[in-house]
Amino acid sequence: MPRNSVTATKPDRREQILDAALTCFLSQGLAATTIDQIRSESKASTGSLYHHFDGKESIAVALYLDRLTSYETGFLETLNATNDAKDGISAVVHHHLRWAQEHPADARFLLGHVYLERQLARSGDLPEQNRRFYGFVAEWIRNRVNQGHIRALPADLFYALWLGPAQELSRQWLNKRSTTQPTNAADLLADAAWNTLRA
Amino acid sequence: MPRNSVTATKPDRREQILDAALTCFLSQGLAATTIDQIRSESKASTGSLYHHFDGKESIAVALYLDRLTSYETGFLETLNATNDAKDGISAVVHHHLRWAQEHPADARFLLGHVYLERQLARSGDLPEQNRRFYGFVAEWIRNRVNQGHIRALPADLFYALWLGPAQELSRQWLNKRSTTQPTNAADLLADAAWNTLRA
DNA sequence: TCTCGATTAGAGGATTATTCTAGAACGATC
DNA sequence: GATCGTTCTAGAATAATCCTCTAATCGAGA
Repeated sequence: MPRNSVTATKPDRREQILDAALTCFLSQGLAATTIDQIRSESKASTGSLYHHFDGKESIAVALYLDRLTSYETGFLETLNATNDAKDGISAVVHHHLRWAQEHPADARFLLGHVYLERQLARSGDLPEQNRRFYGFVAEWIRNRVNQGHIRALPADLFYALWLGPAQELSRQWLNKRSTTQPTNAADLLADAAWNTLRA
Repeated sequence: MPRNSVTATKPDRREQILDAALTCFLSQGLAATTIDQIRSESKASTGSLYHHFDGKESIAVALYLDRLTSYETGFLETLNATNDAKDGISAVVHHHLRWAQEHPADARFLLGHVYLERQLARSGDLPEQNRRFYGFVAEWIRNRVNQGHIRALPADLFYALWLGPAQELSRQWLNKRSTTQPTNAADLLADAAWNTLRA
């Protein structure tokens, strides 16, 4: 069986289905949307749907991974484009808020269905993808700590102080509980993060 | 001639159902658990289940509201037991982390299914309950700002800086991504919050 | 005891999820 | 450009699940 080479020009079916599912999940909730709704919204047939995915939950998990990857890719590009510690800390806060504001549907889905991360972890798809992300970020942190630019903290604590506030503000904005546009708060949150994390 | 004999005890069917649902939702995910599983886990009958709730989604929403109320009640009690601004800020951070650690199942459900808040808002149950919570907290903040003890910030930003890091750390710990026990980080996060928020 | 509203019960029809068989489109190979 | 293996699409058939409905039980008060 010849291995499927580079998946460069994929037929859009898979993505059509993911997009349709996102629309349905956000407007009605995951439990309330039926396969048939996804089917008609995406113009795919039942067979096609089950060819690409194992079922409704499987679509949700794939969607979660897809959007998470998109976020993390931007995160790493942003981080790599900076040099000193302060710029890195700040740029990522800005990226986080900008991403949430520019991709509200994706962000709402990711923030709203965090529990899918556990299913993802069980399924074994998360590890490679995400382990690499966390590993990279942890190393970035370690380097700056060694250079004496930032406080020596465990990576999980560091991460929480770094992005927790941006995350929480995004969450409130996406839930329509706050009226502060995330990007308008970016400078303030970036400064706060830096002041907390600097050596 | 339907029989029955026991069932006399009154451990509130409604709560039994909520507890059973929590167990199922956490172990299999909301989409994957069936009404029948909740039924057998809770020892209730189909009819009883539908008497108390409108369906699976409705159970999830009720569960969300129930646990959220429990969290918020503790939050307000904690806040009311303090006087000066610094103590209040710190005590609530501690409360947040302690609650997550002591009620991991509840916390996992709340954090993992944030999207239910929107359904809750639509259903009209959230407003009174929750509006009061946010109103109270916003007023507490306003008072301390007026007294010149803390920075003048919009309530949503203030809240994000206050509890965002604790929230994010809890999330990581509950998802088994971090090994730092939330309560062991409490002093550090409380200090960080105070330093960011003080006038 | 009798009545009444609230609750529980579980069978059965309606809805939804998934499987299955068949064939079309694609792409590699010669 | 014909053949062959594979992937993808289709939609009917089947299985699983949801939810409605009627009837029965319980407990409190008259």
